[in-house]
Amino acid sequence: MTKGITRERIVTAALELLDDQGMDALTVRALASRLDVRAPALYWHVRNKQELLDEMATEVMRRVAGAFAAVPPGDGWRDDLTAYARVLRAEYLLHRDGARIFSGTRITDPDVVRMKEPLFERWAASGWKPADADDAVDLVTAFVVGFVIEEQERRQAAGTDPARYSIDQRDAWLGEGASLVKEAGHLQDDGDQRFERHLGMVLDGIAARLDA
Amino acid sequence: MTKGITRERIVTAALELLDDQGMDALTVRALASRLDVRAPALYWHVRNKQELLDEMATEVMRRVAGAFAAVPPGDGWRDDLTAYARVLRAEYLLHRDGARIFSGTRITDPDVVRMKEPLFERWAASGWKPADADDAVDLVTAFVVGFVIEEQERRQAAGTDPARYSIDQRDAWLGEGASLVKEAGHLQDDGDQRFERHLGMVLDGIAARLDA
DNA sequence: ACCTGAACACCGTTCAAGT
DNA sequence: ACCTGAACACCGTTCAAGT
Repeated sequence: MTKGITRERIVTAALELLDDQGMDALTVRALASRLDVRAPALYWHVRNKQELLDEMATEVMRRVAGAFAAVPPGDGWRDDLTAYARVLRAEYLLHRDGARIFSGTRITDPDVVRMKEPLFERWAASGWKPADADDAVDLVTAFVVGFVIEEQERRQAAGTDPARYSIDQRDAWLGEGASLVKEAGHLQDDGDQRFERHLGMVLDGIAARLDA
Repeated sequence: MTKGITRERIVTAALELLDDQGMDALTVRALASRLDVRAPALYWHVRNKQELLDEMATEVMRRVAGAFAAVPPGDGWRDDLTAYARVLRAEYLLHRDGARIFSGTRITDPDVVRMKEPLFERWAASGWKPADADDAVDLVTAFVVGFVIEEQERRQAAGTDPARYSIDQRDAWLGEGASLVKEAGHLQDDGDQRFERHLGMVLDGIAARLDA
């Protein structure tokens, strides 16, 4: 019952371990211990640690695809891409350093990639060619990845070094002058609001190029 | 002459080691050996490996700031942001996994952050408030980070596993159906062209929101 | 087929001791 | 002030041996 390690159980446990303890604590030994086996046992199911990380990233993207599929189809590409961007960000935010760890990794499951097909079909009806659809998805993905990497770094820094995150401390650290940079720092919003505003700009840019 | 380790020499050597051998080979011992000292010597100059990584990221951003400063001022924000995006991408591309490693890290040198000030001043003349300028820079940065992470992953995958990167192999891997996804894969361009096109969309989006 | 014990060649980091 | 030798508590991975 609790024994009988499988590839899936390993990946699930690895994601839990990452969330609980962080990337540095995600060791083969610790993972094995969480699954009640010794470290070498894992090598029967997984070639090496890199393959484990690829599988973890694929699982995260599978969940993104699943969450997106559960969203009712929107009224055109803009709704669809908005939903996709939100789902992707939400899934990254669920895991420590999720964006940095899981972006740009090799997806091992073709089903995850094939989930783009119905989207591409819908958008074709509104005049987008496959190349356009591909550009749009990749651009939104790149934006979300970059945004969330910065967001998670900021969050973590605020946790470990709250002093550095106070506005006064930052102003002092910046030294004399740089008044516009400081002012921008004072006004900067965080989180959802900022994300939605930036996402809106990206989508405006897509509209400008692809909706002739 | 060759002895007398300094913080800067350590960081420079660390970047060289990363480029030569990759992230996994960037160990404290290997770095020390390259500098002709024993590993513990480095701990006199740097608190720990994380601090070394922060310094490396800061050095990379210092070079970005330097390269950008060498570009003649453009004719408005669009020229400036285009130049910035290109310089940032170029610097990331110089280092293995540069975008993933150096994005979202704590900048340790205030001068690097202060370099935004003259830009913000110029853009103020064309009606941008500091908050607008901040949004624009951060959005372009997020895009470049996400784009180059994907780009470098693709490049590295093509190196280690060229089979997977042939179009036929990918089609076979995707299985039946998914014809639009496959078609997009066939047409996808790489590198500079794709970067410029996507960057153009991001800048269009910024224009749509901020140039009222 | 699936798992363990023992081992190998490493890690990052500390610290007393040297100059 | 700056560096070394030796050590500590770990790593990822391999492999013969067990069931």
